[in-house]
Amino acid sequence: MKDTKARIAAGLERAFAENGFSEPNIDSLREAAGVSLRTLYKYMPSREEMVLSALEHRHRRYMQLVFDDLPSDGTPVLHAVLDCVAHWMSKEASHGCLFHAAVASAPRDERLRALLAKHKSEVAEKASEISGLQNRQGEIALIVEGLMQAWPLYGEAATRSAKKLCDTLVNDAPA
Amino acid sequence: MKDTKARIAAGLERAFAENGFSEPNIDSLREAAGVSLRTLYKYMPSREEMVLSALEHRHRRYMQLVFDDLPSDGTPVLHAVLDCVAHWMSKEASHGCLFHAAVASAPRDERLRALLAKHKSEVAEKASEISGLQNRQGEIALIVEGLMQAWPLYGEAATRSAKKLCDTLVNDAPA
DNA sequence: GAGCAAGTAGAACAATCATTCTACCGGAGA
DNA sequence: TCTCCGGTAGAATGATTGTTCTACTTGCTC
Repeated sequence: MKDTKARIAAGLERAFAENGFSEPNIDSLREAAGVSLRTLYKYMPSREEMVLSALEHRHRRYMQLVFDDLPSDGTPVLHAVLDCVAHWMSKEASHGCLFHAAVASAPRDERLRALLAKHKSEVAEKASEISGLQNRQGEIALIVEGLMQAWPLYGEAATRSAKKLCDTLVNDAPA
Repeated sequence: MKDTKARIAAGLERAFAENGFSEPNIDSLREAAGVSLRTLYKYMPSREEMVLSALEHRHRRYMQLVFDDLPSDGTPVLHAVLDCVAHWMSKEASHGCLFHAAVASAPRDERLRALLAKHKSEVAEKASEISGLQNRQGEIALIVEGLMQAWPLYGEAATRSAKKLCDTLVNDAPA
């Protein structure tokens, strides 16, 4: 069943987000997935596969939570995006970006690096597109990256800094 | 001898930077340190200690390469710092910030988190101090974090984006 | 009711891991 | 010359790892 695999992926995502990619062994992953060892291996035939599935699941969830139903009141759209990112950090990623963490734990793994690149490029493209600042995609990506990395260190202060940077960017004459 | 320990730490730092914190086993760390197993354990009685020593060694080296002998010609000091950071990334940290990688591989380890916080706060303080923008320390920290995280993805384009953000920050009226 | 698909529970396996231990070596100081 | 000191080389150990396998249980469909 597809929803079995999705349920497993959701549990794995949570386990990796809480404990990183090195610590949890197969048995704790199995427990987090809420499934037997045999079923776990049926859908994800190796630990590597478990990591990839968890990240794919997370990507879908991230795009949804950060970019779907942004408030359509007066607030600048980039501020709303940054608020969603900060909310995501506080609720789901208090240790930092899970994609970077995955690559950091296995820097040689090409499939992981490809997944990271795909995730980040989709985020950057969407953020610059909905803000109407396509010609500033690099700077926007850098602010989002900075926020996600700085949030575990500085909390809401990082959000305020990110918003200030966005403001100076918007006020600035287009390059 | 002290230089034995420093030599070991240097080798370990290189091994962790190249292969992450999960992959290398004790024997490959021993080889990278260029020392016997017994000596390795004499100076660093556990793997955890090896990680900590490698990071402390790296902190010293980072501060030196990024903040010592900045060029005193006309270039804006923040640009020079960002160039040094970019140079550091290309030469030493092509997989990303080693401190974040260490915490990502063991997000529960309090000693690692403390070391990360100390490292980042010293960097942010120094960068804002030498640029004379102490009241913008949060934004500067975020730009540096963004650059270090974005560099492995976008290379020199990330450096250009970071510099642009710095320019808008400097041109902006102080908050 | 037989048979099948999809699941649980957990033992067994070989490999690898971090750590400890024994045995040996070269040089410097008394 | 003797004797530590600081080092090398590598075997031994016990725990843990990812993965596979066997045996059993449900629920659904002909």
